[in-house]
Amino acid sequence: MSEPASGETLLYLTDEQLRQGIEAVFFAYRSFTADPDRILATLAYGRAHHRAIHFIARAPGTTVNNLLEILGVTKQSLNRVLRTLVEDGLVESKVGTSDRRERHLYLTDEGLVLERRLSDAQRARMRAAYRQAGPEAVAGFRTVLEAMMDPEIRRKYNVLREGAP
Amino acid sequence: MSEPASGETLLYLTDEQLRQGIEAVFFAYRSFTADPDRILATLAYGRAHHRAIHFIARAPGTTVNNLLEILGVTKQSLNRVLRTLVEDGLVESKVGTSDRRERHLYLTDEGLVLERRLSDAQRARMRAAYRQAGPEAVAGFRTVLEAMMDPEIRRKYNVLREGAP
DNA sequence: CACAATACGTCAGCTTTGTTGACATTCCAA
DNA sequence: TTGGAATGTCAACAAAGCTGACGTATTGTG
Repeated sequence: MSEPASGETLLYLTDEQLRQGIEAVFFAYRSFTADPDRILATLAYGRAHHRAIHFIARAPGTTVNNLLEILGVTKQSLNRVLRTLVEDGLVESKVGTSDRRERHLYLTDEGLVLERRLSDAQRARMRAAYRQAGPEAVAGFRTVLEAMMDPEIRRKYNVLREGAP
Repeated sequence: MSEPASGETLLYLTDEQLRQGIEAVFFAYRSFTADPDRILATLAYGRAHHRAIHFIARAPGTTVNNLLEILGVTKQSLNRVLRTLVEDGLVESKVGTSDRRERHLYLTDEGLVLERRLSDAQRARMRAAYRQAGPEAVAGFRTVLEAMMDPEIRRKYNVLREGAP
C-alpha cells in the first residue's frame, strides 16, 4: 500500500461500510427468526419458548440457573416460559439428586418433536444461505460473529460448542 | 472419509455446523444491541426508538409509510415511538409539499446528537470485530447475511444501500 | 363534482416478554 | 444448629408488539 492508512482509511472499515454491516445484521436477524415465529404463532408460543427449547435440547439436564446464564434474562422471566412448557408436557423438570435445590430440565418426546420442527425450519434457511455463499464466506461469517460477541458471552458460546461437538 | 458427498456431507453444511451458526447469530445479536441499549436505558427510550432514529438518519425526509415498511411493524406501534420522539424534540415531522397527506421525518439537531452517540457505540463494536476478523472474513460475513434475508427484505436493504453510498 | 382510495393519527384492548420485589425451600459452612 | 447463600416461585408492572375500529385530510378518478 502506498497510502499508509492515515488512521482509518481501510476500505472495509469506513463508517458507511460499518453502517451497512449494522443494517445487514438487523435485516438478516428479522428473516432469521421469521420461520420459527410462524410455527410458534400457531401454538400460542413465542420466541422465548423457542430459545428455552433450543438450549434444553442442546444441553439436556441443564439447570435453570445454567439456562438463565445462557439466555441472559431474569429467572422470573424464564420461569414463566418454563412453567407453560412443563404444564403443556414439552419439558420435564427433575429435582436434582446431589443438590435438591436444582431443577434439571429435559425435553419430553413431545418437546423433542416441536424442537425438531422449529430447528428444521431455521436450519433450512441457514443451509440455503450457507450453500449459496460457499464455505469460505461461511468461515468469514462465523469469524466476524464471534468477534462481535462480548467476551463473557463468547465464553458461553464456546462452552456449548465444546459440550456437543 | 471414503463416503463421498451423498447429497449433504459437505462439512460446513452439517446439522451441527448449522446449529452453531444459529447460536452464533443469537449470541452475536445480543452483544450487537447491548451498547445502544445501555445508552437508551438512561434516557427512558428503548430499541424501538433507536431503530426509528437510525433509519430517519439514514434516509432523512422519509415518510411514515416508508419507515413502516423498513421496520416491519404496525403504524400504531411506530406511532407511539414517533410521538414521543417528536414531543421530546428529537424528530421533526413536516407536511409533504407535493402530497400534503404525507409526513416527512427529519432528525433535529438534538436528534442528530443522540443518533451519533448511539451509532458511534454500535460502530465501535463492529469496527473492532471487522478489524480483528480482516477484510476477507468481512466479505464472507456480508455475503451470508444477505443470503439469509428474505427476498423482500433484501430488496429494502439494497434500496437503502443504493440511496446513500 | 362526487366518491373511492391513500396517508396518517388515535383510541381501546390484548399478548408476549422483559423487569423488580417479596418469599419459600434447600444446602452448606461457621 | 443456625444464618447466609443459592435456587426457584408468585405477584405486579412496563415496553413494545399486535388487531380492530374510526376520524381527518388529501389525492386521484370515473
